[in-house]
Amino acid sequence: MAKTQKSGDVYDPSCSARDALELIASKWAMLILPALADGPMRSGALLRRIGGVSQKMLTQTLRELEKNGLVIRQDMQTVPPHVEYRLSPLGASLSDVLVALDRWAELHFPELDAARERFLRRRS
Amino acid sequence: MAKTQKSGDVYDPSCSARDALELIASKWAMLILPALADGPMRSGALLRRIGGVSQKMLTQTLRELEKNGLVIRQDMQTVPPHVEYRLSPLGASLSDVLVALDRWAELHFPELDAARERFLRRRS
DNA sequence: ACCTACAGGTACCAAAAGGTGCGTAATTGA
DNA sequence: TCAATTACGCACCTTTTGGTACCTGTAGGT
Repeated sequence: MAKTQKSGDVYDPSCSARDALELIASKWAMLILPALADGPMRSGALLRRIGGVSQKMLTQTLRELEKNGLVIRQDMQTVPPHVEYRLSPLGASLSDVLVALDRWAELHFPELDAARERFLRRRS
Repeated sequence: MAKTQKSGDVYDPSCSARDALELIASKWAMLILPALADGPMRSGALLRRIGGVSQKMLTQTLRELEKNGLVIRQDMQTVPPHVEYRLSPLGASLSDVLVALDRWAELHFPELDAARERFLRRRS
């Protein structure tokens, strides 16, 4: 038992809440989980939905999320293969928070852009 | 003008909302912004508060957040140096969402741990 | 006299993230 | 018959991330 703290403090690097945070703090997880909030999806559909993700990163991230019980992988055992991914209840609760984050980004990115420009002009 | 879309869609890789998301999706930004929610802090205090962060990553991340207008750096121009960091209103609004995320991690990490163990047992 | 704290900057190096291309195997449509 | 779709796994490569160690310069404590 190397890293079992019950404190539940993300500021403590030895608490596995930190691991949870690092799992979430992934560019792709932040898009995949909210994408699945609308309902189950096949990997091909996710690939089309999430612009810019490579197939490798998509499956890699899905595996990671599955390992942590956030996503459920349902293999129909047919050929050609048909696999569906959906949120677990735990994943759904996280997805709610991530949706809020995505919406924040969509709402406020112009302000970030403006701040960056101001910053550049200041040092010129 | 290379990357100026007004759609505001994080699923579109050419929209700078995506840049905003990638800025946020950083292990350290997710801890620094909520830490500053309690009030202005000096870099030394942040270093002690956020376990496991190196001084390099702390300043690097603070610079990045400052560039994007989320954090304000106030240099008292004294010697020895005294510098305070605080949230801008924009940063405060983001911090609210990130606090929710941190709390999610603190609440649910045991379930993630349990899921990982179940996953390992299954493949053994 | 020496060490510490303060807020960094810089250089070097290791590790992780992430992209591209190739192979699997079967089915459907041109 | 040839290509595309489906969902991957694997190997190779580049880029990014992040850590360690060392430097500045001053004020205050022992």
